[in-house]
Amino acid sequence: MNNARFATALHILTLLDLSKGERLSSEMIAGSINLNPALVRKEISNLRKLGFISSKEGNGGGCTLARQSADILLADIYRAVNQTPFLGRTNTPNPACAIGRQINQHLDELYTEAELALTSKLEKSTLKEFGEKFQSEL
Amino acid sequence: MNNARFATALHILTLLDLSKGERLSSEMIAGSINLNPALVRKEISNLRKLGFISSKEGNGGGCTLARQSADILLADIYRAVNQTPFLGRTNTPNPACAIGRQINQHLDELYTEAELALTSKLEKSTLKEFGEKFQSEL
DNA sequence: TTGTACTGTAACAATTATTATTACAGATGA
DNA sequence: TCATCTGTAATAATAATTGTTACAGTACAA
Repeated sequence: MNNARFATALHILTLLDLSKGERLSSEMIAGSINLNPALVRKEISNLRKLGFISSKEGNGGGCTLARQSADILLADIYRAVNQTPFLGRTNTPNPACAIGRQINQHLDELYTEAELALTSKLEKSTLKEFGEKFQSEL
Repeated sequence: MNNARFATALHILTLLDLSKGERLSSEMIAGSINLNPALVRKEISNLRKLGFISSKEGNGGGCTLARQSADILLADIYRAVNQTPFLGRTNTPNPACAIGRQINQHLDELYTEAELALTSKLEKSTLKEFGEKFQSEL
């Protein structure tokens, strides 16, 4: 990936974690991220479908964490926002070339291994731990 | 990253490795990758500046590997084509928010750690080993 | 039961990143 | 001096990402 979705999702979830159960509106969250509320709602919608967040419509609505932050791994968040392999697309090589014909298979293997190395790392920290890095400067 | 540059660079270098020192033209390489020769030359230019490839202009020109493939780590190639951190951009959050003010620092740390996990993995294989996966089906 | 404050979502526009194309000066060898 | 190749720039086309606007629907509260 090369977008800001991971940062956005982690920002949203961190805010919700640190709000200690208080409902936050998408507008308030958008204000903190400095992003359009509709985009935030789009990411919230994704995170809600995946069970990270529960939200409530209507007056006084907003969203809260649906799971304990100690049970949410950063790897979970990574997977929530990443569809495409991060090492990038493979090529569409020339099948008439012996190398071209074989390379995508080997690239795919490599991408899989590399992505595993990455997620293993992200498997080791939780949203709770990430949130604890923040100093409450009020 | 989310582009095909890693795949392109690895494809180029693999071809050069398996050509056993024979000069290859950018057109020939482009044919295997199924990519525009000018784009291939651009990547070759990058790889040349970084010392992976040496090339020769003029009639009969082309390029060859400048280093032993056993000494080229996949991590070297990754670094050659990746400027931007793969976990994506950070946000430009609202400095008026306590969380927003701090998050980029924590994101950067996380990105650095995660990228390290990835490159450590790529540090473990060489271009030579990658090339050995290919069966010479002539 | 009506107003207000939200979510959820779609449609669309704008922006940015990536990839592709074309062109051509300069190098090199036959 | 011709053909073949690199190196590079300028530019166009395409694709991905981000931003905007709009509005139906939900929920609470007066």
